[in-house]
Amino acid sequence: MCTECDGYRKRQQETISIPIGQTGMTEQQETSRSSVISLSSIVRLLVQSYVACGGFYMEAIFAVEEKDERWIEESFDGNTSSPSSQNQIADPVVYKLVRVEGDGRLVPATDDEVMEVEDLLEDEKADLPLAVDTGQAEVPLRNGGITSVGSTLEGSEGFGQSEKKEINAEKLNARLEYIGVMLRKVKEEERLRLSCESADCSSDYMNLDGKCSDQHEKLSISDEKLQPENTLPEPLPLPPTRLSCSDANDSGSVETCSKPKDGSMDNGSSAISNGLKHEFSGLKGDICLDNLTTKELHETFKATFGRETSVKDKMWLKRRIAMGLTNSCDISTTTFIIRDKTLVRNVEESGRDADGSVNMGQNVVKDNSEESPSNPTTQMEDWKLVSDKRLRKPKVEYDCKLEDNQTEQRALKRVRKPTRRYIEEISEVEFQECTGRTTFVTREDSLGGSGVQVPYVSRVRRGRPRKNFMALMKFHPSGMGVAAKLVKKALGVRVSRPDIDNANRIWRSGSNPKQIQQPFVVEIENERRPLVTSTVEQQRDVEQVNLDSCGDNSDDKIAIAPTTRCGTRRKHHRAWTLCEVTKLVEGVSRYGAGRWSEIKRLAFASQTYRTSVDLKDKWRNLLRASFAESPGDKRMRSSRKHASVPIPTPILLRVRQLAEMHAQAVPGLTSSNLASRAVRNLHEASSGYL
DNA sequence: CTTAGGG
DNA sequence: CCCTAAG
Repeated sequence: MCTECDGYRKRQQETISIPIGQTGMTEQQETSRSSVISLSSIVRLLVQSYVACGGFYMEAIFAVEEKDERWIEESFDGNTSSPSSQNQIADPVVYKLVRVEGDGRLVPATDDEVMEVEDLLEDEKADLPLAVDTGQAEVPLRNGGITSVGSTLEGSEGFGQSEKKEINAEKLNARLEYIGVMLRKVKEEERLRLSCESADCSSDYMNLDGKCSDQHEKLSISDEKLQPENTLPEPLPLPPTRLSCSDANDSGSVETCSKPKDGSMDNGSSAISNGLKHEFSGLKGDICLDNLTTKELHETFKATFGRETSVKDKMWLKRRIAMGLTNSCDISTTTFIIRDKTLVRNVEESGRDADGSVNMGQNVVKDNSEESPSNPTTQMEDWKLVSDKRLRKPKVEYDCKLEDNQTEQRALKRVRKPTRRYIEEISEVEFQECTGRTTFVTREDSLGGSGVQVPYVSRVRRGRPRKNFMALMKFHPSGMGVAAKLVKKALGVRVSRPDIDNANRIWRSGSNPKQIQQPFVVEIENERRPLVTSTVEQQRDVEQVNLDSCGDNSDDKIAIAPTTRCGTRRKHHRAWTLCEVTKLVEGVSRYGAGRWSEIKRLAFASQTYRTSVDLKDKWRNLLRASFAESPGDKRMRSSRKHASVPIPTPILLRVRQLAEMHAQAVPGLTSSNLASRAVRNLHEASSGYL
């Protein structure tokens, strides 16, 4: 065995004897304590020691105090240092409750802790776990070792005098055997784990304080999640698992996802998709979740948590995985590069190191999960996000310097916190994990005090309930069909068109004519608009539409109609006309991109169906188009399937011009792309291509 | 309510 | 175009 193991073993042994002298109490006080032993502490102690020593079993698991106030160490190798001739022992078993600290120290328990476990041993009626035959030689807690406790106690005449003590001893015995069984399980797992590793001795141990040898970086992460089903009160302090694809050194490595030095891996993410199929062991590399496809994320998720997920939301997946890998809930960034079980983050300003070398490392903030997160406002999401996010396939060549350049040109984006859907799914998952099954949760809906049970819908409407909900319910008092769907709709869940139509019909054919005066109209023209509109408002809308300056839109052409041109169209889609696009471009040039409400108000006053969000979306598309579909890009153009109203090049040029004026980041394009395109386009323009 | 950004 | 978080 390696010296470190031995050294540790020695240390452990020393530690065992520590509680005797370090309890901070007088020996009188110690002996006056009731007979309490912390089983969980013993388990932990044993497991930790076992793990720490890589197969060595702790010799002493607990201490016995004699009447003469000497401590005896009971050993599990069958030998006992307990003098059997001590017949003067009156209170032979005085156990001390100790807590095992992360670094392996034993700390005397507080009174509260004592209280917690007191009933463990003092409840006479407690069910004792079945003793299991643990006769195998390698089983840490052999019967011999355990019974030695009993025999020691019973064998000495002094013990027999106290029945109670005997009972306690028996109970203890059984419990210790139980512990032995648990330990065997642990050992099995440990053996499995170790068998995956190199035979290198140095890898075969693990310190209690969580530090580990380099070899242990290969430990499977999933192990951490699959802790011995159960019995351990707390997870063992496993070493930080390291997943570096670069052979970067630990001293503040600069690269976040560098090209591996050996050719063994094409890139980090392919390594992930392959290597993570089942576990992370053996993988060296930063995990760049940003590059992964949904499928890969699913695989990663499974590898991380040992179960499948049907969640498609990439952000959710990334966050969840990141949480799993970093063992932290603090995933406030939108960039997911994980190294050393920490999320690597990037801060905007790049600087130079003390040695003068360009240092991206300064930008990389390692956020220890233990520590509070650094100020979010100083954080930028990582440069990888924009540059690679839309390239579904990871780059084979990944050059930090390139990325560095791109960083500078990229506009700072908002960092969004996890969506509510994400949060709720998390809790849902946790709920499932607790109960083991999913139940259909309903809640008593408070809408209008109706007290109906509705399926629990995550996105609950905030604020006051819909005024007209009760009125609607009158027409469908029993059926949850339409009503429930409308509730859902009110709560933000999409409802199919027929349902809405149905609801309106039901409403209008209602038997209570009075309520029709205050109609409950489900807006069918544009569902983003409020569900409840007044007839007055509607009338106004119609009037406005009739004033449409472009003249090519009339409100009666509601979006549901299939277009003559291209068959079925998206339900609520209204194609942008050239006129509108022009107005939009004009508006942006006049008021600036981002001032969508202003543009909407001033330039799109008549287009009630265009919201400011629509304008924003359209502008985004225009930006994309203007840069992606430059005249030279035949490939791009031909790949376009439905060339619906191609936007005239001059307009696109104008868009690009505006974008560049406003230094707008172009979605889906890297800045290097952008730059080269700009140059090329300039060239083409000057050569009269346009 | 408006804006930004993911999908 | 939809959804939702951030202001």
